[in-house]
Amino acid sequence: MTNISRDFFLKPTPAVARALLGCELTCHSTTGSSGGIIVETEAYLGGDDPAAHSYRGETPRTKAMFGEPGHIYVYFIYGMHTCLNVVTGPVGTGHAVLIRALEPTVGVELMKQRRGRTEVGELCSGPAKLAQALGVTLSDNGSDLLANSRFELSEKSVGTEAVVTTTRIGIKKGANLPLRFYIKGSPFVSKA
DNA sequence: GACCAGATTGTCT
DNA sequence: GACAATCTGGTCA
Repeated sequence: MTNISRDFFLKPTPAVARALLGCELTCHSTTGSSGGIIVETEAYLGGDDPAAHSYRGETPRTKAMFGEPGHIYVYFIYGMHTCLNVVTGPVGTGHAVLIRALEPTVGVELMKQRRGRTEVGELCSGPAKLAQALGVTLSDNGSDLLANSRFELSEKSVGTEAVVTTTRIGIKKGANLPLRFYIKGSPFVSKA
């Protein structure tokens, strides 16, 4: 069950990104359940962050990013990929945390099927990969993570010594900010 | 093992 | 019309 309160997402966005590490995210669908432990995240700081989609203000595309904290923001990129974010901060700030990688624990077979791959390490080791593995699509954009039978999030803490902070990946602007967090030594992160 | 280019489409300038 | 918070497969060393 989801055991996280709305307040969890009202902390400073980098703190939320950090706190999400170790939490277990599960997604239910008609074909079964799938999910895993969050091992890598990135923080995006809305209007203060040139790399964030919300930097230039709200548009139809980024509407969900400006919504209620704890909701989901799904975006489509590079013509063929979708990525999963969790909205943070007060309504209207445009903050979000990008889920970059999971350690598969639930529905591994289902995820292998969706991804067309058999190596567990290739199922969720990247933002577009995990979205595909969990069956998350644009129709999930704007869903409430806390009040939705489709998603579950269970809080689990991780020792500070197990968390590594680095710069973000795959972006052009603001790439030097230390807003990426991952679990040290995990073989499931997108990049060591 | 490391690096490079292609795929493919919604969104904003 | 150009770009984008990516992934995959190919080439070369």
